Parts: sequence; structure tokens; C-alpha cells
Amino acid sequence: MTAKQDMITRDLAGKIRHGIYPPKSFLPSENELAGLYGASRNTVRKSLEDLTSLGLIQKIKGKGSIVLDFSRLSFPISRITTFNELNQSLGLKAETKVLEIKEVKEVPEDFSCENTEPFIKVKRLRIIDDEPDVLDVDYISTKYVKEISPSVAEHSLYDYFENDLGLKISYAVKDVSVQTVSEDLAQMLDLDPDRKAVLVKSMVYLEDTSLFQLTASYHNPNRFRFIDFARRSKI
Amino acid sequence: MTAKQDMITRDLAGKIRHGIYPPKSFLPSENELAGLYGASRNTVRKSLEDLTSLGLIQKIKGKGSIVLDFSRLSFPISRITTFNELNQSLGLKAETKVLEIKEVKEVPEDFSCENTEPFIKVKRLRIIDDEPDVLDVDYISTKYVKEISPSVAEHSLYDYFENDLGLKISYAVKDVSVQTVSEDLAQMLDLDPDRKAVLVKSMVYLEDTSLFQLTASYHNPNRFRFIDFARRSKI
DNA sequence: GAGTGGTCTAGACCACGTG
DNA sequence: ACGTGGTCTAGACCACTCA
Repeated sequence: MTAKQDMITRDLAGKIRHGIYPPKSFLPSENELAGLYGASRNTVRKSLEDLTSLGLIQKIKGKGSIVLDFSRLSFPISRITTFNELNQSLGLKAETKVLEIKEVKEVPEDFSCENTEPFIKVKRLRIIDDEPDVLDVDYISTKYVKEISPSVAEHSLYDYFENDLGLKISYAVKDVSVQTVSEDLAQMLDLDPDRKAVLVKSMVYLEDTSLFQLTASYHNPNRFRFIDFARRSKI
Repeated sequence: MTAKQDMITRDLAGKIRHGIYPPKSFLPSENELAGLYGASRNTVRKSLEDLTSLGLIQKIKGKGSIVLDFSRLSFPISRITTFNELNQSLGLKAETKVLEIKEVKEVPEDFSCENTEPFIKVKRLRIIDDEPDVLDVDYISTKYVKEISPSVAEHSLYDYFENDLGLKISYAVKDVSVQTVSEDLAQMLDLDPDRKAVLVKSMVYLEDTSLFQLTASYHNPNRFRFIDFARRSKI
């Protein structure tokens, strides 16, 4: 059962992305939208809030909801977005080479977190436009995932987790830094002689706050880029 | 006039940060909170939503709102947070050296955005624990800010904008990448011979969607780090 | 003054987790 | 069966923008 507010959000987001509500135009007023969708004003407002935090619109008191111009950018690290979702939205030629899948007892210490269950380690090289771009090292808790096949690893882990296993990924903490990496890794990513890579460490949690996945992503700094939409916090 | 929901949000956030509601404990239920604060359940829910998107709590259906363990981390790039706010919260010895303040007609082209008004250019070197850390180059629209004194630039631009000028900073788009910079800049930031710096370009907008500020921040990659809290988007 | 979004209320029904 | 959060409604009053 999809909530009415999510239907409205998706419908409006689609109309914004397809230019039916073009940048700098105003959406219908909250009362009009309530009428259009047969919903209460509160429900419409909830949708508009979601669009606001996605960076699709900006609400202006006394005037209305104006469509922003960032629908093309995307490329966010500050939502949980996967390699495949990214490439789909950017239309790049992407390839995944699975290097390793094996069960491990523990996770490297530099993920500062308690971990008791065994994990499945998945090591994958991401290749974009024939250039090595990212090395992903994932650790997935065996509490929730019993096995990962090479074809799943090559296709999309998240698709498998969310659609096949019904897991609800909820939130993540990401730690971004620049590191000098080993010669092996430098060669794999075709790095400059300085061997510097952008390291994104992620800890991913489910709805019930249980730790589900740890990832270390090593990006080639010459190709690394992300664009982020941020709002000034009230607090 | 502060809204009741913001009072509740701030009160709960404070109690979480001060350990009155410690990590892994549950907040009182929504109905209890409504009673405690003399507010309707909807108002309380709005507060809990804000705490959720700040990464302070996680709501679990049928159980309650559990306090997460990230209140210490902070250091987000994906909210709009200023140098001074950061250092205050981290308790570092910080210093700002103002290198240049002057009015310019235009902004460097690589900020891909229309700009007609003249801007005030402010160039500042940020020094943390006696090590040069960041070079900030700001361009502030003269439409909203007529003058910037050296003491304001040394202290806090945002404090001046928000508290003295009453400007409402609303949202920003940030573009993060790794760049090889000029020798001058490399020397200023004490970079390695590879001259790589992390460049964060920001475009900052006001509530009425007008472009207010552009910033290029060059970070020493050896000290650059940010931690980000992200939620999986429904859309 | 009419219309817009911002805040708040009181109530309803549902799905979920626990005992 | 009960309490929890999730969704939704219908109404109210306010502050703001603009003609």
C-alpha cells in the first residue's frame, strides 16, 4: 500500500523532472493541489516538504512553491544512492568486475563499530567508460543476508536486498577523506604517482537501527565528484 | 516568535546531546510527549521528524523513537555549517587570516551560474592548530551586502549576515572534487608536491531563491574530512 | 483584502511489535 | 489486546505578499 502523500510526491517530482512544471514556475497552491489530488491540505503539505528536502522546490511565504533548477544535477552522496542508480540517471557506460566474495569473521578495525556477526566480504571494481573508477569493498552482515552470488554482486546488491530480500535500508553515516593507498590499489585504479584516493567509508543501518553493511569505496580523485544539496538547519 | 514545534525540537535535541535521553534509549511516546509539552500529537511528530532528519533519532513502527549514537560526530558538509560553528562544536584552536577584500564586477566563470550584480570578494586563510587548513574565496552579492569590514571577515560572515543584516540563508548546492592547484596556493596550504587539494564549490541561496554567495574552499587533503548522515530517499 | 504558505489542534483509522 | 508510530482529515488562526 503506497501512501497517498507518496503518490502525490512522486507525481509532482515526475512533472517537475519532465518540465511540466519547469524551473522558476510556481506549482499550484496548496489548496489547489489538495483539490486536484482529492487530499487534505496537510497531506499535500507533507508532499511539498519532501520535494523541498530533495531540492526540487522552494517554498516562499505568501507567494507559493517555486520549482528549482537542480533537477538535472543529481549525483548526491548525501542520500543513499547506489552505483547503479547513479549510472542509470547519468546514462554512463558502466561495468562491474567482481574480484572477491567470501565470508569473513570480522571487519577491519578502522570501521569504529561493534560487530559480532560474521560478514560477507564483496570486493568490486567499478569501471566507467573503460576507466577504472572505484574500488568498493563491502561487508554485509550474515544476520540478514545468507549468500551473495557473483551475478547479484555484478548486477546490484541493493536491488537484491530491497526487492528480493525485503530489507528496509534506512540511514547511513559516511566518512569522506583523502588517503594514500597501497601500490596494488593504486595500480588497479590507475592513480597518479602520489597514490592518493578519495576514501568514502559508509556504515549502513536498517529501520530497526541494526548495522547491516560496511563499505569502503576508493575513488580515483581525478574522476571523483559529488554534488550535494543542503539546507540551513533551524537548530 | 518561535514556533512551538521548534521549541520542542530544540528541547529534545538538547536533552539528547546532554545524555538525558542517552543513545539506545527510547524517547517518551508521541502521546506522552504531546502531554508533556502541552501540544497536539501532530506538533510533536513534526519535531520528531526534524530530529530524524538530523540523525538524532530513529523511529521504529510499533516500538517508539530510539536515540541514535551520532550526536558526537557532527562535522557535516551536507548541512550548511560555517567554519566558526564547526570549530566551536569541535573545540579547536582556530584562526582566520583575511588576505583580501575587494569589490569585483564578475565571478570566475567556473561557477556556472548567471550573475549580474557586482560581488564583494573575500579571501581568507583558515588556520587550525597552527597548520594552514583551508583557503576560502567568497563572493557575496552586493545586492544584499553593501560592505564587509576586515573584523567581520575575521570573525564570522554568517553571524553578520543572519544576525546583523537579518538575511535568511536557505539552501546551497555544493560541488566537491579534487584539483591540482597553483604553486602559490600549494605553498600557502603547505600541500604535498602533487599539489592536490579538495575543492568545495558552494552556491548559496536565500529564501526567495536569489543567489547570494559563491564560495570556493580549497582544503588540504591530508586534513580534509567530513562525516555525513544520509537517509535512503523514498523516491 | 484576497490569496499564499506556516502553525496548530482534535480526532480518526491503520499497520506494526510485544506480551 | 494494547500501545506504538504512520497516515489522513477538516478546520482554525496567523504572517506574509501583492495588487
